[in-house]
Amino acid sequence: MPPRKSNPAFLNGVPEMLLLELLARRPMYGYELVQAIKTATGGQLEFGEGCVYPILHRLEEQGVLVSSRQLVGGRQRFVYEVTDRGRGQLAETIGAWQRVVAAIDHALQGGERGRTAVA
Amino acid sequence: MPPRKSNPAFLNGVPEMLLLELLARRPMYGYELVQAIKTATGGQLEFGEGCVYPILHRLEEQGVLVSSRQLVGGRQRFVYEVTDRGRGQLAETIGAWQRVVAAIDHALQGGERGRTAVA
DNA sequence: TGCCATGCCTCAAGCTCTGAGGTACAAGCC
DNA sequence: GGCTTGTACCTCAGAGCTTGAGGCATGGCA
Repeated sequence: MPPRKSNPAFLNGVPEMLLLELLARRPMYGYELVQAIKTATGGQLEFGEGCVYPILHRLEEQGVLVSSRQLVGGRQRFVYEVTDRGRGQLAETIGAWQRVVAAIDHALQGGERGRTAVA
Repeated sequence: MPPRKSNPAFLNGVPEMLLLELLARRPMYGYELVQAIKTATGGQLEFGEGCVYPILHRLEEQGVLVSSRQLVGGRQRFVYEVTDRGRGQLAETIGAWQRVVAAIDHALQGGERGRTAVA
C-alpha cells in the first residue's frame, strides 16, 4: 500500500471551497492561489497546479468566476474574480462543510467519551 | 455535470475514521456499521456496503481490526473488533482530521471577515 | 408460495487529486 | 552569448476512493 504520502487524506471538494473563499477576498491568479492556499492553511494543506487550474477553468465555465488577462512585465496572468453567483455558491458550500464537520464531531463524541486522550 | 447527488462532497478517509471510532466503542458487524454511521452522524453521512466492506477487509489485513464469526439464528455474521494497534491508529487519524479542520477553519476566517452571513 | 429484510460479497464507472511533464518569457550569472 | 532559475500557464496518466448496482443465501411473514 503506497502509504498515501500526499495530504492527510479526507478532503474532496475542499480545494474548490478554499479557492472560492480566497478569491472572494481579493482577485488572484492561478499560480498565486497555489501558494495562497498553503499559506492560508498554515502549511497544512497544499494543492498542486494540476489540481487548481482545472478547478479554475471549470468554475469559470459555470459562471462562478470570471477571468481577465493582465500583462505584468511582458508576462501574462489570468486574474480570477468571484461573481455574485459565486458568492452564493461559496456560502452554500461553507454551510455544507460545516454540517459535515458537525456531523463527524458528533459521531466522534457521540458515545460516552472514553478514548485514550487524543494528541 | 451530473450534479454529484451523493454525499455533500469532501470526505476521503472519513469512512475509515468513523468505522474505527464506532468499533472502538463496541464490536459490530458490517451491515450494522452501515446504519450505525448513518445514525451516529444524524443522517448527514451515509456510506454504502460497497464502501464499508472493502475498508473492513483492508483494516483487518493491516492488523487494525480482528474479526470473528458468529452464528445468530442460522445466519452468519463477521463481528469486527479494534486491536491495540487500531486504537493507536484511530487516535492518530482523529488528530490528523482535527488539524485539517482547524486549518480549513483558519483559512475560512483568516481574512478580516467580510462575507455575507452564512446560512 | 412469494416477498422482504438481513447479511455477506464484488465489480464497473465516476470523480478527485497527485506528480510529472511541457511551453514560454524575464532576469541573473559567468 | 549561453545557462540556469523563477514566474506563469497548461495537460495528462495513474492512483485512490466512493457510488450504485448487482449477486448469493437465509429466515420470517403473509
